[in-house]
Amino acid sequence: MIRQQVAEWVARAAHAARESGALAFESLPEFDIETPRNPQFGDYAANLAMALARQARRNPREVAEAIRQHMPDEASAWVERVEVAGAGFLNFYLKPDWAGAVARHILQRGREYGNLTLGAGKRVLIEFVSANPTGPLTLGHGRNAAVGDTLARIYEAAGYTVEREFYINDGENSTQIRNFALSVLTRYRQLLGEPAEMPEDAYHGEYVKEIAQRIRDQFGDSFATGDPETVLKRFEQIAKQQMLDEQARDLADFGVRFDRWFSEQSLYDAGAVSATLDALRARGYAYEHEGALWLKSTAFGDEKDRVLVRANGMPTYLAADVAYHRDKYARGYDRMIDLWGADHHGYVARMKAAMAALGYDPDRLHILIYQLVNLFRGAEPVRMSKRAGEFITLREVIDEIGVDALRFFYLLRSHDSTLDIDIELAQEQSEKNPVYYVQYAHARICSIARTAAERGVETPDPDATDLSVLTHPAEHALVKKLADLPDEIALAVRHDAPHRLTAYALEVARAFHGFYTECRVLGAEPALQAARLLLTQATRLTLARTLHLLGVSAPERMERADES
RNA sequence: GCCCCCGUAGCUCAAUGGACAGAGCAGCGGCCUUCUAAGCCGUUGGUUGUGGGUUCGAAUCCCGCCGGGGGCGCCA
Repeated sequence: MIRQQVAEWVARAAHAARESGALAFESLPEFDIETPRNPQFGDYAANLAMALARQARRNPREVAEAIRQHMPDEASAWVERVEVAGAGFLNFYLKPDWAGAVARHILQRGREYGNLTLGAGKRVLIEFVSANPTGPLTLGHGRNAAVGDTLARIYEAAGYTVEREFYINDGENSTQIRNFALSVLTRYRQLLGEPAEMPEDAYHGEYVKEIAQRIRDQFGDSFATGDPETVLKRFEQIAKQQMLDEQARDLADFGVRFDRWFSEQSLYDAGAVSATLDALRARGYAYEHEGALWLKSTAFGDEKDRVLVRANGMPTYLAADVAYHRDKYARGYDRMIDLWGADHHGYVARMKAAMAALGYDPDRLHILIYQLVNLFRGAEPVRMSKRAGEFITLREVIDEIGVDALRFFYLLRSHDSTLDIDIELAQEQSEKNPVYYVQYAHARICSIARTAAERGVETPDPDATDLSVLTHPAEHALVKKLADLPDEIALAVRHDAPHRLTAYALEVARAFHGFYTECRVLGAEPALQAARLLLTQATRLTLARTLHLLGVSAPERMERADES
């Protein structure tokens, strides 16, 4: 919030300098308002002069000095002084009472604090998870869900209108759905005592047996006879639906809800796939070769052309996916985000090529690739799941370490980094565990409020309390962190980087713990106590808001389980 | 062979192209009669894999090389 204000003053000063003839430039280049690492360089610093030096044909320090001398008068309300330093930085030193002004601003905005108008109501579609309905959600899907959902929350906070969508790969004629149904059917027959053998490429997890068992419980042996093709079709539907329901339950328990579950099959039913193929043909980017229909993706930078319809007449996954994304474009979003695992990165080029082939701007589609997740128990890698066989399910990890810890750990690293999660660490109720560090700060604030109430201390009125008494360095450090929330949200959106918010949460918690140790709230002299109580409330609002964006709870109390 | 991600302190990782590269953990030394010690303070620890380039300024951008992970199907 302060940052934007400072940026505006600097820009106005530069223009004023040009009008007075002190500076010459065509147009203002982009510049940043930074927080210097070293406090001796002030509270905020602008790098405009260096960026402008070439255009202005002057050395950066002279440019900075020209800007400094044209700083608008109203800046002096908050700014004590501006200095030119280093290579040409403009360093801003704030007046001591800015801290009170920031705290009051946060209290006034309350739960709205951090909300931006950056998005201006632009519509964003975030498609994520989109797991195949042939098995439970995995550890990797969990990362997808956590990143996608938090990204959605951040975009919402930034003022975008967001839709969350899950694409269901439920094409009835697809190989995977057939194999899955065949696997369930085989298990079902085995339950009935028939000597059925699992097909090639079968799904071997225990969950397949569970589904077969449930079908048997519900329908008895009524599928033992009958037309095999009809039975198989029925199994496709039942098994797929059961898997989907389970995935939806897992996601709901993980705090993730979708606005729309988009069925691949619905595209076939509506004729959207064949319409898309027609469109590609009409535009000259689909052609027949060796009995198959190909997408001429090389025309748009892909390394080779891709099959849309196989020689046997069956459309590939790609055909439906192109139709799906065509549908997204037709819905008119300003931005579309897909969240894909690293194992799908090879599909980015062909999808973008397909969109270009259809005449759409491929840059409106942002495909975010996240790297793999490894699970450890201490130093030991965990690879297998009892229930699912070759992969670890999201449900198992939620059961072991809880939603809060898991979501936090998923968002601790950039999506560009492979992620190692240590179950033992995530379960540990100790200083090693960053989740508790943040939540503990929130619980401590609540504890202060409780104790204040017990002692009959009245809740101060933010508008009637003098906050200029907040002058301790620890108070200033805390307020400055709190003031960063809007900027952090803006940066997280700009870089599609939800993990910034976990880092921010940790920084706010650190600043608060420091304040807590240095500055006594209850028992301070009355005016200071009132101001500090309000500062803790502003901190609580900021922390709660940040945790909410991460999908992590903000507990009002935390009791450490006694280790005997 | 081609494509994507990563390489930063002993370990796990931060760092919108900015000033002296920061945290946590581990190590060492301190701090609880007062709002929760799941906390705080101090301290040790670095040629940002490597060689070039762009820039006023590079961990960050570009090129080469080395190392680790992932992907290259008429599967999804």
